[in-house]
Amino acid sequence: MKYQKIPEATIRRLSRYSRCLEEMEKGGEEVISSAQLANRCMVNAAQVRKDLAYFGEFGIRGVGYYVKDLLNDIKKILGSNKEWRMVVIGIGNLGSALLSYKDFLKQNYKIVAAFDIDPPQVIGRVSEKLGKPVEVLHINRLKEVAKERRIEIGLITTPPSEAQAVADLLVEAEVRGILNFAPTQIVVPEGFVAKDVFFTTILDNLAYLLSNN
Amino acid sequence: MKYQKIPEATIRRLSRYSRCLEEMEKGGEEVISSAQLANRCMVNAAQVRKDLAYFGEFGIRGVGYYVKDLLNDIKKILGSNKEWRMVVIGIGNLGSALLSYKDFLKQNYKIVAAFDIDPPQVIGRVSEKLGKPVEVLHINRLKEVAKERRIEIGLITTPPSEAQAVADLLVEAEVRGILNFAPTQIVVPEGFVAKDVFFTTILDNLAYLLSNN
DNA sequence: TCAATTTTGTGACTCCTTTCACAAAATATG
DNA sequence: CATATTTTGTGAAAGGAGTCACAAAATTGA
Repeated sequence: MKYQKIPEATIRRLSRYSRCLEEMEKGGEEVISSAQLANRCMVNAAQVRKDLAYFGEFGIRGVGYYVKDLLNDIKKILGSNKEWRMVVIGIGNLGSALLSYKDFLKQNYKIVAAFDIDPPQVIGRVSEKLGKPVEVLHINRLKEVAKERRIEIGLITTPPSEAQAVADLLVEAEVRGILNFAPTQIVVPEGFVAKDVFFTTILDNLAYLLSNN
Repeated sequence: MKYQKIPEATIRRLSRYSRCLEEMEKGGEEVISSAQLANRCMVNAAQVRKDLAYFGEFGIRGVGYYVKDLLNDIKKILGSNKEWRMVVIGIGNLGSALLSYKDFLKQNYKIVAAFDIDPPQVIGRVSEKLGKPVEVLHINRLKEVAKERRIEIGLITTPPSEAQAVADLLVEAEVRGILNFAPTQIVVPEGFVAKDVFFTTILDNLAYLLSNN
């Protein structure tokens, strides 16, 4: 896997291929061609092959790809073959929703801790419903618990005013990956990765398309 | 505003500029240069100017842009100057979270209806907390109510198995914009716009970056 | 064994996006 | 009023990403 700059779009598509391959595997398909996969994912077949070519050769000419093997290879590429341990910070509506988001369970992303400040009725509350219950702890224990539970990804679901401060705490706790759902851009130092998920940006996109088509 | 194909990336950035300009406006700034705005949004200054150039001339040479005017112009471009009326379908954890998502209130996106099937304890329940309360109705009233309340955007937060069926209902009800949070790709006919928001895709991205840096 | 068929992997091409660099326009200064 | 300064808008260049088209590899069938 020699180094080369991989387009972010390629990574997003790999994730999509991964999802489709999982469905195909469940459907009992054993071998597929790039054309079939492309069709399923609504992309160009050459695109599929190019995307894979960044990372090696995975198919057999004249045959196609073994679904199971390709799925494994893609997961290895994405780093989604390992279990990622996550923390949610800010247990409001969205935070609670993520705590019991079923799709995470089926995947390799596990929420293993939850934090909030102040509201005493939240602290100590436990997310039931699914998997292991997670107790909500006070934010001042973040650093300690993050280390203890080997947490690698933080999900920020606080109000926007607190998001950067929380990000700073995560950085301090050496949680290297951050997904920020608060509607404000956050900044992290070199070596850390932060992604913002802005619902209103997505809606603005939709609004533009609806207004202009 | 002559026609030309606008890159989706440009639209996404406009949304970002919009957010920054709002903050600047609150901060009392009246005039900014493309360099300042670019800096704030972490993009190139020429990029800002190019993005705007798709839609006209908004600045004054030697001066910059009037924050207030530019913000208005961008909102007009995005179609985010009008109020968009939305419906949420599937009142589980995520659906409930969106119902009380505070950022929508500050913006021009309003949830004006909510639907679910079966669970009798959900139907009729009312989302309190913010803005006008929204009563959860049975899905079989979707078409009727969507017309009545002039709904233009549907948010799908059902389990993945139901997502496509719900999308079909929305299409039937002539709700032209769909945001799908269920982890399965949905398809809509020409003339409709559907966007998928896959949390695990975003996490796969993060996982890739964490694994390879 | 050899030709026909299938499907990958990839170089070349095209198209799209971003960045650069500078003329044009506005303002400020002496 | 002329000159210096600032900052836009944009043509041209550079850089990326996506598509095409075909040789290479594998398989099938006679």
